[in-house]
Amino acid sequence: MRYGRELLKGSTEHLILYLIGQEPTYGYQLIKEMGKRSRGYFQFKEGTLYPALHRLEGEGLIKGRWERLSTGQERRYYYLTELGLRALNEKRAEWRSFAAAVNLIIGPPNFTEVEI
Amino acid sequence: MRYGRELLKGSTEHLILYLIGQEPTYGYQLIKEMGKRSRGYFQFKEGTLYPALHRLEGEGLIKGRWERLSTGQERRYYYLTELGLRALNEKRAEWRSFAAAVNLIIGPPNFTEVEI
DNA sequence: ATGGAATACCTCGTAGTACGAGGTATAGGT
DNA sequence: ACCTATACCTCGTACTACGAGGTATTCCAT
Repeated sequence: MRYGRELLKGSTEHLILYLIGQEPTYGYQLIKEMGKRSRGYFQFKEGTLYPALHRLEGEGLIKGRWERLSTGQERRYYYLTELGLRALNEKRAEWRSFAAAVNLIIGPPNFTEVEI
Repeated sequence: MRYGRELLKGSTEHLILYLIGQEPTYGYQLIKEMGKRSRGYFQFKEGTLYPALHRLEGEGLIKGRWERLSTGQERRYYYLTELGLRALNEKRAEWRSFAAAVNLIIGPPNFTEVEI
């Protein structure tokens, strides 16, 4: 079941911060990783991801650094900052209480029937 | 924990359809009911709710009808249409798989520690 | 009687964001 | 030589939450 575009708003930054917090990563890999971990559900678009990364860096939540591979390729690796870690924890708490509130309204999910 | 404004996008219509599906309701009551059922978490704003109701009616998912009380007050009651019921089921499935996918990324919620 | 709160509806402008479509450049395989 | 994958980027459009503003009625306490 494909999600509506609006549903992702408000979770994009959370998810990005989480993955970068797990391990410094670069944009292209983030897209792949997001797809892999969600079993293909999330397919982040470049027009979504790169502006989000720039936004997060502008807010000081992540810090980017260009790194050159032995092949000569360049990648921009992002690192979670101290500020970013705090933001991540907030977004995590926000998400949990939001999801809990939605489930209060529509009834809790029956996990066995959830199909991504 | 207050939620970020963007987080609600994509869930508003779902929640509204759900409540109207439970019982025909009018705008003002929807706001109260949403607050009550979510234990005060959701406080729908009029600038959010009324445009959403008009949107849903425009899409044929709900049908509004003015009803006059014995006091003379007027209310616009909304009823879920056949089309609306189908949309509700879709949005319900969408939400569940979306929430499941997010939890795949960030780790499942530990319900005992969720605090709205 | 008068004033204020609650009920009940509405609209407009702003801000924020996903994403399609477009672009650049390099590496590696056929 | 060509195609795919890797890797980055930007711009314009569409959509939506919500603050701020507005209208009208009912009900209650002063």
